[in-house]
Amino acid sequence: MAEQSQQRTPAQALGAYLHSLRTGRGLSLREVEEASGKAVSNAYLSQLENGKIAKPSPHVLHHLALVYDADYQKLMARAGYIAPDAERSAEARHGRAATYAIEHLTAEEEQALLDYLAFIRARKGRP
Amino acid sequence: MAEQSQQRTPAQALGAYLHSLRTGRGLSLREVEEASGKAVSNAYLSQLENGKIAKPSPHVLHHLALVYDADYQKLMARAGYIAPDAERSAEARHGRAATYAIEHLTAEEEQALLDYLAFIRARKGRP
DNA sequence: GTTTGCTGCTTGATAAATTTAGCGCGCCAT
DNA sequence: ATGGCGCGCTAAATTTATCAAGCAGCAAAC
Repeated sequence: MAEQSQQRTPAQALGAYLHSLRTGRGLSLREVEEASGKAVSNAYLSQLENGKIAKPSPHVLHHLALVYDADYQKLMARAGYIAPDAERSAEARHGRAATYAIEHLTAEEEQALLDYLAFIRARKGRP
Repeated sequence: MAEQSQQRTPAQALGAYLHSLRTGRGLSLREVEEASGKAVSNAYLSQLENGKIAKPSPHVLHHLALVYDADYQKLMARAGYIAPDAERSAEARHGRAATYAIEHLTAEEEQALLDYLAFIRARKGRP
């Protein structure tokens, strides 16, 4: 007991979700294995649902998403992978004022600058 | 001979793409390693570009997408992860931040680029 | 010339994902 | 009973991604 403090790992959240998806459709582990075209073994599914796998490969998740007719991105998110568009977080930090101008470019300008940069770097020594 | 229809594996397609992205920005393997905050080793990148890795983790792809300012979903697709049809958005956006190459400039380069930017903008009458 | 410092690359080692084989349980029909 | 049959689960084995270290090659500097 007293395992409460054990914060639910994303793996467990995913497991619970997968479990509900499967049972909700009245499928057995082996049925899912079949339905996925043997792409996912029943044993692995079990571990998955019990939160014992930290990072299932997207292939697996994709197959399961198909079988369950669930949203692939949602599964990915629950698996702890990057959220579909929450990726705009990034590490855009660094605050040189001049760079601001450089950050706001049209596609054309950006390409032109990259080309030019490649040019001057090729001409001189590497920084 | 015997080389003929060596169907390009998704890994190789991804590798070629990553390679073009990197060289297109004039970055070395180690520079990318740095740019990713050590998230991806240069050794791994090499294997990746040479199509030796079948299923790179999305984390890696995400990091590279940030470094190259490429579309994460597109990379995923090229890595063979999601069905081509599932990639709906894919390109529209452009409000992106600058690429690593453009973010990490020497003072010299930055000045040169800013000058050049001013030049092309003046030329085209851009705001 | 040799040293330095890059480049891309290959090679083990390690940890983790995934599979194969098998266990124990309950259920239904002999 | 009792022999199957399907269930969920698990231990061991295999495969794979990933990294740290080190290689040879090349360019520029000393």
